[in-house]
Amino acid sequence: MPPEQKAGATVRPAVSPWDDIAERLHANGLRWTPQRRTLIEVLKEQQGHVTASELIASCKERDRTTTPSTVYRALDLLEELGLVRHGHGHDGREEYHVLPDQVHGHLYCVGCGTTWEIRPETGAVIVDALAAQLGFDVDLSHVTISGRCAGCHD
Amino acid sequence: MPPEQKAGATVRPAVSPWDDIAERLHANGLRWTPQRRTLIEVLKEQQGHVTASELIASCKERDRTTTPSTVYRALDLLEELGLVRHGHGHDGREEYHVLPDQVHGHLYCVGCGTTWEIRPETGAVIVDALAAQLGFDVDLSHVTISGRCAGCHD
DNA sequence: CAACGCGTTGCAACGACTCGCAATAGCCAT
DNA sequence: ATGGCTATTGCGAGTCGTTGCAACGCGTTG
Repeated sequence: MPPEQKAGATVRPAVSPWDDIAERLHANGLRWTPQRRTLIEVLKEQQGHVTASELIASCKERDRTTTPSTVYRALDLLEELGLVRHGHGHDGREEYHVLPDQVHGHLYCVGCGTTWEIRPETGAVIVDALAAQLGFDVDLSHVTISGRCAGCHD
Repeated sequence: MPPEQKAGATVRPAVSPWDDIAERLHANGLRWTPQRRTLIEVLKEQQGHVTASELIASCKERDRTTTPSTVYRALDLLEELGLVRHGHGHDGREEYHVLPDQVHGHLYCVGCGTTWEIRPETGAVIVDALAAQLGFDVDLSHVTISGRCAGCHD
């Protein structure tokens, strides 16, 4: 007896992108496991950036038997499905963010340690420059660019 | 009998930036140790990018007693002195390059795995864009930007 | 509803990097 | 030369992330 929620009269068609994951996994011969369910519950309530270890910690709160390698592998999978994106912070650690947000880049100030988001317009300049001059299709969301913010110049 | 090379008639004033390290260390109350000497010998013959573990391996070839933590600390020090620069590759691992080279950024193609250098002119566009729009002073050499090169578009 | 195949998990080991701490050893002074 | 101050080293422990492998269990088939 599948939960045919989509038939509910007042249910909006704007389902969260998470809602049909089970089906999407199935469609590819993949499985809907409790571990993945846990991770997705955690991801649903995330916003902004999260490090992998934060995610692992949150999963452990819900399921004490969570193991890191499983989470990492599940995240890889979700990334392939386009549901999350991972990048590296200024120190090389992994950071994830949920996709529904606008794709954006990050700026890290080595002076004050603040992380800034690169607005789409600004990002576009960078993407366009590399595209025009090298034919390179940049994935801005993957990196954190370092430097000094306006308030931290020498 | 100090090697007063600078007095040699035909010796150029263009000494390698490595030559006066011992003095520069001294000037800051730091010490000229065999471990640092080993690392610098290794660095001297490097060109392009090197990962920290490659450097450690090379140091071990010269001195089997080399310890990783010492190399990492020495590299930090040399970076403060402006002799090397470190950044993070697409996978977050550390990469070093010797400074005398033009400061440049890196591009990593997730399609073919190639790393490309961002030419200064191209880099300037990026740096200028962030400077103009956000007052942010970018250190392009620290990051590897990911994406797809011209030959690897879907 | 029991058997089965293969996608997944958990574990253990490993590699990259960091950090605290006690012992070592540069470098200057005597 | 000798001694001492303290920068540095080496080690051990710890974190983050990856990978190989054997056991497990999801989802399907008969």
